[in-house]
Amino acid sequence: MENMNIKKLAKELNLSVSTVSKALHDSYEIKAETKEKVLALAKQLNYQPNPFASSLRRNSSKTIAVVIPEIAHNFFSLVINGIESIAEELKYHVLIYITHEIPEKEEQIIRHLLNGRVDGILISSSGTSNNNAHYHELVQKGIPFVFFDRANFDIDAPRVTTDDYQAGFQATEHLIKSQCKHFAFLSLSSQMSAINHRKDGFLAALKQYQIQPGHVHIIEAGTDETLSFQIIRDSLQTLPESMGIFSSVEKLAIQTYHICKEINIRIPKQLKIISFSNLPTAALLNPALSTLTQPAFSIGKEAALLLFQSIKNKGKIQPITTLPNIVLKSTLFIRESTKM
Amino acid sequence: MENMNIKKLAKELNLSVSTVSKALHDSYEIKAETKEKVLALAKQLNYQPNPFASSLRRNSSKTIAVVIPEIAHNFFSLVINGIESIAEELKYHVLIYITHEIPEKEEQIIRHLLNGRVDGILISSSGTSNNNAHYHELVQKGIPFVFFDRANFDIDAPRVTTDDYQAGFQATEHLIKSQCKHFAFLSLSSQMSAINHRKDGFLAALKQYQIQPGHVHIIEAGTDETLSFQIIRDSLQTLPESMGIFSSVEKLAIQTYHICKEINIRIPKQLKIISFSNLPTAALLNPALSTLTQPAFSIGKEAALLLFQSIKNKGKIQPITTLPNIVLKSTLFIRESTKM
DNA sequence: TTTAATTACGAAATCGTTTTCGTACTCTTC
DNA sequence: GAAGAGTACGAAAACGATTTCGTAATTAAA
Repeated sequence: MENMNIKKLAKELNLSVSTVSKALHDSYEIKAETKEKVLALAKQLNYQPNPFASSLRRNSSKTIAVVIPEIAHNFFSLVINGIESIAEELKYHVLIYITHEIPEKEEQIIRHLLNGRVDGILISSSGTSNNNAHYHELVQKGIPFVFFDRANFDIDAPRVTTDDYQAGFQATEHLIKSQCKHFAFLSLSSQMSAINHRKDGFLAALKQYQIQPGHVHIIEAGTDETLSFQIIRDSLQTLPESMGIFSSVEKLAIQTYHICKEINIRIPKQLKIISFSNLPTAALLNPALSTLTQPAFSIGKEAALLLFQSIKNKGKIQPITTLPNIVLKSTLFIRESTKM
Repeated sequence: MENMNIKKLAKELNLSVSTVSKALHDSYEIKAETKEKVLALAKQLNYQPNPFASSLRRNSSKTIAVVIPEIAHNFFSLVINGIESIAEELKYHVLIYITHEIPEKEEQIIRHLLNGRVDGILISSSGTSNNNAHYHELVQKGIPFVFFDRANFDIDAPRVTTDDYQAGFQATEHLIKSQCKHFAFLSLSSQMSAINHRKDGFLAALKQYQIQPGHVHIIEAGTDETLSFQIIRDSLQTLPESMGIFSSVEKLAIQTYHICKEINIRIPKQLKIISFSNLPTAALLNPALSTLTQPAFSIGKEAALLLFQSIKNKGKIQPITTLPNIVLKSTLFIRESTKM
């Protein structure tokens, strides 16, 4: 009596396995009376179908994977919340994989997922642009996937991103109007789409306002925490006057705050800073941090919706249509850290 | 040629399916030469075993579930990081389920997991103490599970918690020594083990220092955000002098900060506050927040290790030993928010 | 040289579903 | 009342791995 299965259920009911299975799936072949009996006993004996047998036979897992660079990060956990809200509704399961910003790790994870364990994948890429092979394999295997936030623009897959260029432009314009004279872009890596778009917006704004190139700095801090602390500290050691920093990600802004506290740089007096961020404490910081805030929950939701759509359409002939490419808006919150 | 499977592989090699399977599992029955051939072709043709067929036959899924109240929360995402670090090493997959602090949701998730989809479960309970039926069903089905942080102490399952009582005592003692006269405990709900232990520590300290009962307040803010804002705001509207708040969770401390900013209460002058928290910005807040910080990553790691141990021991006769009950220490960081 | 043991493999059952065919049986319809 | 259509079910073949049980062929032991 260890585990209930459809065979025991059938025996108990004096019915065949196939009849029971059909009854459980509400097939038209089975008459109402029988269905009721089956459902009743199934409930009573607490029958739950074996998911693996089912997945094996139907060749679908009711599971999706989310592949992200890190999880202890407000943006990504909010995105997961959004994804989960949709997955839960559609009774899908969510597997989480963390790449720790290591492209090889991402490759390995994606390659593993080629075995059919999941029906689709949501990816925020840690990959460098020169390595797309694993994405191509996904396409070839016909496994649907959707990029969010950090996309790979060489790959034909649906994307959900934010208006990184415009937001970058807007943030930089704000720094310019706050009387900054020198400008620095704090970047994680020069290989990430979203971050590069932010940088492009940054550079475009500076160009439009005719800031001299000598006053423009790009600080590539990298993904290693100790190292990036060091790099930022070094950059701030000899601070030009009226410096404005545009941090491309929250983490680096926080590090900058820590360093400023440590080496006694006053924000916003000596240094102004604005950052992409979903910090719930941005307004409570000392000083309150000006932010560009992405609609993280919605990004997760939209990405999941796109994915489920493409799971549903799988196998069907697709009309030659433009690839879904949803761009959501970030919101600028001006706070004390960029005050004149 | 759509998908590679062991049958095609066998045909290609002029071997039987069983031989190939054994070769892939490095069975002693197969000679080295054959193994090499099999491995080589498997690699070349990019063969990956179907996980569902495998799970069905072996009755194990190489997957664990993590059931948490919420994910957009520094503590829980750090715990997941810890869990993932172990799971990744052991090549296990991690399913995430979020209860949104709704006990019925947790029940439903756990009940669903009885179908064998996972080999084990890590739970931070959202459940109220009067509903244990679903845990009992897990025990009955023989599905290993481990509680972390928020445990259900009526259930005989391994636990990883922190020294909540002592930490609560310590935090409160610190408030007392900071010259507070009135004391409030900010609680989510009176049904959560960890939080109650913190409260017990709080009350014990007040008793030991002979604080009069009239100066002791318990504020139960609940899990709904709008509501808890309201409740806290109401409580702070008529502020007794020298109030010290001990917030049992980070979220409520942040809300308190927002409210103080809104209605102009000065911290630490009019109000001192200390909170359990894993905020990376605690030291950067205005004012810097005194915290009790849990070793979240280690909690995740230890819980995962316990779970994998109990998955491994499953079926074996267990020596009658005491239940694993790991208690990790929180660290007190004294900052400006509790300054005299 | 015979027997026993070892080596290296294959046939087939099995895991628990789902799904494709059959096929009795009843009910129309002309 | 014969043919056709519908109804309600069952037998059996998948799905793709793993594992048990045989068994030839070789080697070792007696």
